Amino acid sequence: MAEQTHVLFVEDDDVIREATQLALERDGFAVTAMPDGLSGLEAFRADRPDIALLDVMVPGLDGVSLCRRIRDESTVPVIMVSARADAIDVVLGLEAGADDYVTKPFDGAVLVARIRAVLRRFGHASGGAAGEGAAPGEGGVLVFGDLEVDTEGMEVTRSGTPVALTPTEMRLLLEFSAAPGTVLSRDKLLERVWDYGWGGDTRVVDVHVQRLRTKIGQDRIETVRGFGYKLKA
Amino acid sequence: MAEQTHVLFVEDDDVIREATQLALERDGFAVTAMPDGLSGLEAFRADRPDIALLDVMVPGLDGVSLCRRIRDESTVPVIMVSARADAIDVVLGLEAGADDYVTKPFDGAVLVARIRAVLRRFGHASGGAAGEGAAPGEGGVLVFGDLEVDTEGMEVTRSGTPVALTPTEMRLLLEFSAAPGTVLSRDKLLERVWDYGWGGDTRVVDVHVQRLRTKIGQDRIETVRGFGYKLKA
DNA sequence: CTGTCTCGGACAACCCCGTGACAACGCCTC
DNA sequence: GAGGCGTTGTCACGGGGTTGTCCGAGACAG
Repeated sequence: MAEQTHVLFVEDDDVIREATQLALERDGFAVTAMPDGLSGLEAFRADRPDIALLDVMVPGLDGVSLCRRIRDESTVPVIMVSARADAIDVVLGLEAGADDYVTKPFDGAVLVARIRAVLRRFGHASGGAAGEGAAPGEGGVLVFGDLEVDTEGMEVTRSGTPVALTPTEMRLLLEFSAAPGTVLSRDKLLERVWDYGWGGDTRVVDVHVQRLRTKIGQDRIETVRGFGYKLKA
Repeated sequence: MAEQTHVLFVEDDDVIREATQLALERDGFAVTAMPDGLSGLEAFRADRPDIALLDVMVPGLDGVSLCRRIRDESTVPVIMVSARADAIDVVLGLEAGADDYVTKPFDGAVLVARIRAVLRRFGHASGGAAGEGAAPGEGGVLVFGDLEVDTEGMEVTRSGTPVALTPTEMRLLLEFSAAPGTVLSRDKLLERVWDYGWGGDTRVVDVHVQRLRTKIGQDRIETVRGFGYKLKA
């Protein structure tokens, strides 16, 4: 955790680009955001990011072509972002060498979880060997011991049996899942799980963490006195 | 789910072949792709796949003939792929013993669904006995339990009886069918079912989901409180 | 031992979703 | 062009789950 993971993000929509950039930076990533394919390629060459997020539809040089260009000169993981779920986009993206894809509009926590998952496959965060070759986008199921979090189906199972979570509990668990092992302060959780800018009572976090604990198991979420909570990896 | 289903794919167009191969592998299939009929037959004998996807127009040995050869020595399910929807191709393919028929350009999700449907008929996924012999070529049908969605004929049947859907309901159901088990948020549905950019009232989704429910069955579409809806797989 | 922090239960307000009704719109028929 | 029909988007209302707050007991560090 000492050094930041560098993310290149190419997206033409100003609102989405800046919002996502902020969201990623809040999650500890260093982000270079570019509005079109050509500047994206330049930035890639200049910055050498650890992972690239490319929108399929961007002016200048479209995401798929950009993905190919990046693949030609590097093996960094690439995640494609598409406005439509059309399989043709997905296929083209994967054909161009992408490792995963996400459809807009996406949830911030889910996106981060995907990024982490892809990086993990490439051996960035965990000690696993690189180039495992696992199929990309494996259904978005994150596994923590006997706990499984399905980020697409929004389902959680504990040792096989389904667990019913409320929306807030689910968002909370998604945040924890996006950064397993990392301590998340109450303020940070308030910003992300609850709509940002609050200033209210941080006790809300305590209550919901406790409620979440009773459902997924007491020892799953660890409390770090004076700092916050973290999900045991 | 432990062991992969082996798919043989014969297709001469490089782009389509590789793209589809990646798409299928992404969905958990093991794929052997061949560019012509002869190598396809060889690969079939060597690999003994669980299902074969054959393009009608391939050099060397055309798909229809290849299908017959395969039928001569095996009962594995076969799906024909054709650039044209010409009835003559369909008839020829089905006569040769094909079990289903897909026209290019095809949607990746639809193709996967077809493969799964055919395999199910042959008892691969469910515990049913093999070789059921259900009528082949039931065009473009996605099957979810007793619900069948014909993506080509835009028809829906519920346990055999046809269901009359309005255009909006059909588009909605298609979106759900394209990603069964995945939660689709109201925003996402608004962007896709209703034309892009709205910002209006998301209640429209609620109403139409409810209307769809009354027609295809109440428990088919699950509501995930705080997130959206999803189609039960 | 003491102050700070966290846990746990309870409660009332709130929000989200389902439901029925209604008016506007487009399309086809006459 | 007029009429009828099916479809669609909006609205209001109600119920039930969810949420945020409060307070007291317990745990931890200095």
